[in-house]
Amino acid sequence: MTLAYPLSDARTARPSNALIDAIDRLGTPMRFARDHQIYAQDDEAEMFYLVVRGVVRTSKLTCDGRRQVGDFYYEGDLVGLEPGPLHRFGAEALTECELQVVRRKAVRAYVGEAEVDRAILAATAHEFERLQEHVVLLGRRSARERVASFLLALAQREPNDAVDMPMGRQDMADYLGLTIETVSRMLTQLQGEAIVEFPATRRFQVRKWGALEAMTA
Amino acid sequence: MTLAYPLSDARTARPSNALIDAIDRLGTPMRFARDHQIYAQDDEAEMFYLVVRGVVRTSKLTCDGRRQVGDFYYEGDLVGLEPGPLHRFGAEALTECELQVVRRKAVRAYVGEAEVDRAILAATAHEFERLQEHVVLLGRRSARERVASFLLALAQREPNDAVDMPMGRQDMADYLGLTIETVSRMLTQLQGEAIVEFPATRRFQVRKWGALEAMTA
DNA sequence: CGGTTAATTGAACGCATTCAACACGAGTGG
DNA sequence: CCACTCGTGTTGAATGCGTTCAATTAACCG
Repeated sequence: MTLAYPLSDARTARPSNALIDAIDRLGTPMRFARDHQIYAQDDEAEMFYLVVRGVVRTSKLTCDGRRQVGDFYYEGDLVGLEPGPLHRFGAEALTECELQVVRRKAVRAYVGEAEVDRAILAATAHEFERLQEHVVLLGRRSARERVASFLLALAQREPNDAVDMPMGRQDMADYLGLTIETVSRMLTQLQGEAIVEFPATRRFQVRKWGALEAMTA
Repeated sequence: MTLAYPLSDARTARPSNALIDAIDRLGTPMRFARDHQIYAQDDEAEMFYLVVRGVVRTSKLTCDGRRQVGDFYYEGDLVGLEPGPLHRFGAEALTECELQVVRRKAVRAYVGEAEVDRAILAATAHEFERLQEHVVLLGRRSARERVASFLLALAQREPNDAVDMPMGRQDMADYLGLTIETVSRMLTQLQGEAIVEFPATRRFQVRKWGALEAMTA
């Protein structure tokens, strides 16, 4: 199984080829139906998951029921590589998806301890930066800016054509620290200003890149 | 130079002894005056910094002047171990402080690549979890809850006596994604309910641990 | 003791939330 | 083909939490 891996994409967890190769070789493919759990929050982290098809969402539920979405993972992204022994965020299949799953130990045995550590560290680096950026987003940006930068990030993954959003408004809201209503309002607002255009509720196209980038800054 | 390292403290970056030892042995002590820069955001990450005395703050400034504080680091904590090649947050001396500084390369040469990777990975794990927790705090908690959990975290570092807060209200606000006024109001509110008590503006004592913990949950 | 910065308090505003109603789309069955 | 339903998304009106702006007080330091 040879994986088509989008090398041009710099936003997501960037795994080393050695790690990808090992997962590719040693792992087993698994399917998950929409909204099914891949691992639970506070589970032990003993696997690596490579997204082969579909989209994965990580999230954390507070004890009083509020939810925070950690991030979204697309084809070619590695999921579940938190450096700690436990998954502090759970992972679910946002869409039906196919993952290549492998035990961490198996990878260690195959390519060696040192190699794996280096690879994880490299891959973790991008996770770390995304997390840092998320903190700034949640701590210091308005609803309008949050939604704008979310759309921009999505659009930058495939800058050519119309972008389709696999996640619903609730997932967006829980990622951005907002409510669905606010997200919806901001979307119509941005569309009203012809910055983006929505031919369907889950599909959009950027019209004014400059305007979006200006809000993200 | 032998460092007195508070082993009881589980909240901060937990560096492996090998890494600490190497920094201790190979590093040079440096002093930083209050508010002086240790490294700038987007600097290359080529050093490790061990806090020997004082408190360090990491922060990020958006281009339009808003500031987000990343975290605070105390005696025994490691600063600057982001896994990526660049520091996405800068670091400043919150108080006058003394750091043990060492080139990453020197540590690598001394204890070996593999050893360092493993140590960084372990230390990074705690940073990672703090970051994840910060995301939940900023995304899904009210001002009252944010302030409460901040006080609780501080108090848990030295649970016996009165706690002193090295940071000012602005630093708290920028860490919690709030304004100084809101922070101040929440503090007086919590004091009004006899949950905490402030004998001085930068010193407090927890009166009702249960109440604090209930808001953090 | 002034002089300066940090912190608190007050009042008005505004952004995001809440609660509620409505619109839309997809799927199902008559 | 239409009617019906359910889930999802949008819109409206009212509320409220946190901010903003301004004034006051408290702490710090010569």
